[in-house]
Amino acid sequence: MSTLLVSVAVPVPLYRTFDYRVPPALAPMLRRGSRVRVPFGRRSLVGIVVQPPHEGGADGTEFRDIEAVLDSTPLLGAELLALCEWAAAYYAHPLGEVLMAALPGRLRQGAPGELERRERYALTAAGHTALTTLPARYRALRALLERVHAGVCAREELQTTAGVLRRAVERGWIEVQTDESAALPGVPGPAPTDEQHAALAALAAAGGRFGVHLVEGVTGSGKTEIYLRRIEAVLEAGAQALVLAPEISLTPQLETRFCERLGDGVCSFHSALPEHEREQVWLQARAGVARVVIGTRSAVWLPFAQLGLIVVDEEHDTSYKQQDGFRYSARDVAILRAQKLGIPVLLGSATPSLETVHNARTGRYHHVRLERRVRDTPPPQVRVLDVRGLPLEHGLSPPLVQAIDRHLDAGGQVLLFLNRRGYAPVLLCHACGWSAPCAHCDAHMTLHRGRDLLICHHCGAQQRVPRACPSCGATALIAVGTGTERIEQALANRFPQHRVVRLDSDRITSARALHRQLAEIREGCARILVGTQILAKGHDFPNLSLVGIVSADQALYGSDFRAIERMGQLVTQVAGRAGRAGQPGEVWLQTHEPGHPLLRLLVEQGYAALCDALLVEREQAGLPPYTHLALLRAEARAPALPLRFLHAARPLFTGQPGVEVFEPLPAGMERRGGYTRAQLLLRAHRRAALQRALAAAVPRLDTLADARRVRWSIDVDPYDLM
DNA sequence: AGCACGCCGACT
DNA sequence: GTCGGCGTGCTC
Repeated sequence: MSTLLVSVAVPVPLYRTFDYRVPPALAPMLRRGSRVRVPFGRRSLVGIVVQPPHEGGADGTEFRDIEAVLDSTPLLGAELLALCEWAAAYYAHPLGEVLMAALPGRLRQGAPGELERRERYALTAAGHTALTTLPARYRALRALLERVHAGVCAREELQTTAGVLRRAVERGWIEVQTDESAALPGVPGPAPTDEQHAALAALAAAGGRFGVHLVEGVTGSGKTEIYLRRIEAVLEAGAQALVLAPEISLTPQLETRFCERLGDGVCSFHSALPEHEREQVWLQARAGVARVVIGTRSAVWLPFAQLGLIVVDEEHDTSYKQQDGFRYSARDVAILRAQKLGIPVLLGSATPSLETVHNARTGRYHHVRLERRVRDTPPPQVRVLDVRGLPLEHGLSPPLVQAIDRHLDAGGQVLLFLNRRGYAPVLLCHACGWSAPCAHCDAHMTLHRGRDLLICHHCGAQQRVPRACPSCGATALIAVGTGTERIEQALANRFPQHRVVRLDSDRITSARALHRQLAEIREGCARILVGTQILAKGHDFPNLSLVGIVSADQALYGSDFRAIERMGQLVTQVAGRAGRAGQPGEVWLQTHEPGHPLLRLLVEQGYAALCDALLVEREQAGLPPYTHLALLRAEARAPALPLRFLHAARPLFTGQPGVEVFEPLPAGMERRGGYTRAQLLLRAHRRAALQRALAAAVPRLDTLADARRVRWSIDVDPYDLM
């Protein structure tokens, strides 16, 4: 006897789908991508149909009935569903969880997806007259007209009833504009430079077909203009565009610029957006109303009706990789999505990742270069400052302090870059050697002097700074090493006549705070800037003449295989901030390893030369992009469990052809947040072999005895091996 | 992941 | 004699 069944993916960490009976009458409504409510154990879950009604169930398995069909037309289109299926397989992650990651919260919980009509209201000429002639007793009508007159245009802000609104419209005082009639045209952009013109011609020649185009352009070379022009072409053809950016909430100017140029229909999508708005953007993308969406990595899952182009700005940025749960790379998903859709992708960066550089060199990606800065500022001169033997005061050497002095005197702005928050990374007892260890991690707590706290940057644990050593009682506690807070203080003391502004995640907690600080800096009130990564990202300081990189040493000694690549990107990005109109900036880089060959290469020949050398190293070491890696991570409170689990897991992978399985090892920082961590590294020369191995082995991991006693996860194409 | 079932310790 | 600890098993 056979029944009519649908296969449903439910949001549980299980590597399979579940079949449910459907009444024949409902079958026509159920298609791939439809949401259904289904009984699951003792619960009721929202799932997605991945196999439409089909005959089955002759083998005696018991089936349950679906509880409800939630969508009359599938919420997820065929394209997005297929993309999620690919990602689930590629990242070895349960399909149900991948699908739910692609849905905004309320739709995930089964709410109907209703696109609100975005109506705008405007006063007509008659409305303006009525505003002055309408007798005072028509209070509600008056209030409405006044609101509209004041520029309110969203329905919920009118604060009026439907009846009052209808009367105003019927009398011809208020005009309702729908999305289409309200669409604001954009304004034309500046004429492209010769270089931009050539780049645009190359991109146009490649057409609307699939192709990955690396747009490599130094800071200020006008990459955004290239994106805008290509997007304009896509919009003209009636299609939509997706722009991925690393941290949109920190770069509202990108959105502003896109809105100005492209007019209405530009939306942004990121986690800082209220849930309701995220949902509306999701639905607008699906309806084709959102013509351009600028978003962070999760925007790669938006259900575009007619996507014509994807732009990945700052493609080397690590925030494209989700670092927990479903560990995907939005850049890589974007490329695959474009490939399946047959549309182009633009990868933009001044410092492309080695993977991308490699793909460009081997001809898999097209390569477009922008070498001149639009404002024609000459590239900065980077000089290595050998600090060996020099007296360092709060991390700063005398020559650097003198340079700062000189640039301040000359009226310039100065930026000190250091990728370490806090006052000092270690608080040390000079009497007994106690060094403020974190109780939960294999790490020292960082001294934050301003807040009088010791904070662990790995787990967040905090305590007051002890006045005496907790171990021996001595009061000889000394701050060892330098963080941004210490530099800020040292410079404030040394240059009391100048304002010092520190920018790091301790001080910048919101987009507004950042905006305020940046505005202050741009207006020139703050002459000395101290900060971390935040400063390396796309902000323009027109008066900046000196950049000091306080230390390049961490990266040089770092064990992480991407440390030098990241240093090269950071140094190049930070250095790119220097230089006033027509005047080259100066960049000073302090180091104890002035002879380090890769550092020399970077400062003498630039980022591209560093990439050459790093690619040779990676090839010799058998590391990406020449091989493909996956990491099975495990952690547990019990110290012995993770390694025991990985040893048990290892045989599941060793039988797979074409995959090298290393010995399980403790993680770089073995203890973190009270958990002991370990990992098993897999390496393959061919991506397909790695995929096959993961597909065969990962679903069997939960059959292992320790599987429920550890937290395990798979990281495909891990960003770091720590 | 939930959620229940099940078998051993300190409480009313 | 029960409340509750988390080990183990299952989810169409």
